[in-house]
Amino acid sequence: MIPVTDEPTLSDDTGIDFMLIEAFFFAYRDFTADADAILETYGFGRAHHRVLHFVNRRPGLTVAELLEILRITKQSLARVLKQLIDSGHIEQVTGPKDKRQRKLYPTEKGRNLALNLAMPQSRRINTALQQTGVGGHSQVEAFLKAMVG
Amino acid sequence: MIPVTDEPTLSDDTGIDFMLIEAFFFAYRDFTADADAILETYGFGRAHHRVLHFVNRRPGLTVAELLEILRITKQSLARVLKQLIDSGHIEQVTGPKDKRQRKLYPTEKGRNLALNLAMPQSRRINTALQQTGVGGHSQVEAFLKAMVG
DNA sequence: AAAAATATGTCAATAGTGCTGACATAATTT
DNA sequence: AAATTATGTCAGCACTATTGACATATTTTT
Repeated sequence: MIPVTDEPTLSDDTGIDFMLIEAFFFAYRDFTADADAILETYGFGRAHHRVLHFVNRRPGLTVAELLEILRITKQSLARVLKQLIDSGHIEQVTGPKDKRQRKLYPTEKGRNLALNLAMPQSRRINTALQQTGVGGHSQVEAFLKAMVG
Repeated sequence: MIPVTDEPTLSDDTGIDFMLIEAFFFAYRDFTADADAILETYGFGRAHHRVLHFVNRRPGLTVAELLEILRITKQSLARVLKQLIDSGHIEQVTGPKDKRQRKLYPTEKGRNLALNLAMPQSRRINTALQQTGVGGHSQVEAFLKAMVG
């Protein structure tokens, strides 16, 4: 792998932190790569992973809520959600109050897969945090949350 | 006395830090969204952004080096690189030592675009870092770099 | 009760970005 | 001279995203 330099760029007078931008890119690239290998054996992609993750995390959430979280369109979601339902990883339950809603729940199978996908990612994060320094977890958490919105 | 821990906030008994996994997802989603709006006005996508970014950061890098950095195939790169060359954002120069090589350089136009794309991302990062706490920059940097590989 | 709005589902068409495999050319190394 | 390397290109395919249109059932508003 070609090392990423810490050198100032030609346009270093811009005050732009190109290094952190790059570090973020590389970190996310490898973070997602962890789960990709597992997903491949199921014929799933990253979209499936994200859907399963959030249904697992927030059981009973509606389709509309899921669309809002993922910021994708209904049509983009439809395919992967259908596959996850057909494969028995996610169940739909008609909303008890509003019968138009379809509340989404992970099955046992779905929870197991979500867990297996999260494990290598969690391991990578923990290993990285151990190399980060005192208070790393809370600082990294604060940073990532502040990046949103 | 209550120990000061740096333990992950767990929402279940799996020992997996789902919260940080999610935070990383949301952070990257919004991080990339910054540039997407600009890219759209050029008819470019994220792939163009990444290519332009690394050519700008490492002027004179070869096609092979770029493929290694991006971890994509030659064919995936070919399309976007051709468009960036045709649009006058990147130039190719035959390698002075090895004439098989095509060394890639950003043009003035390319440097300007790379800068405009980096600005909102850098602003988001800086704003987030300010909310992170003392030593945030070095800790976040250490974490992101430790996530790679 | 009728009309409007909402939640979801589905169809058709398209775009961006990744992949594999095959093959070609020019230049360098063995 | 032969093998290897760096790059380019072609054909085809997969996944994930998009927009727009339309359908159904249900809830809310008028």
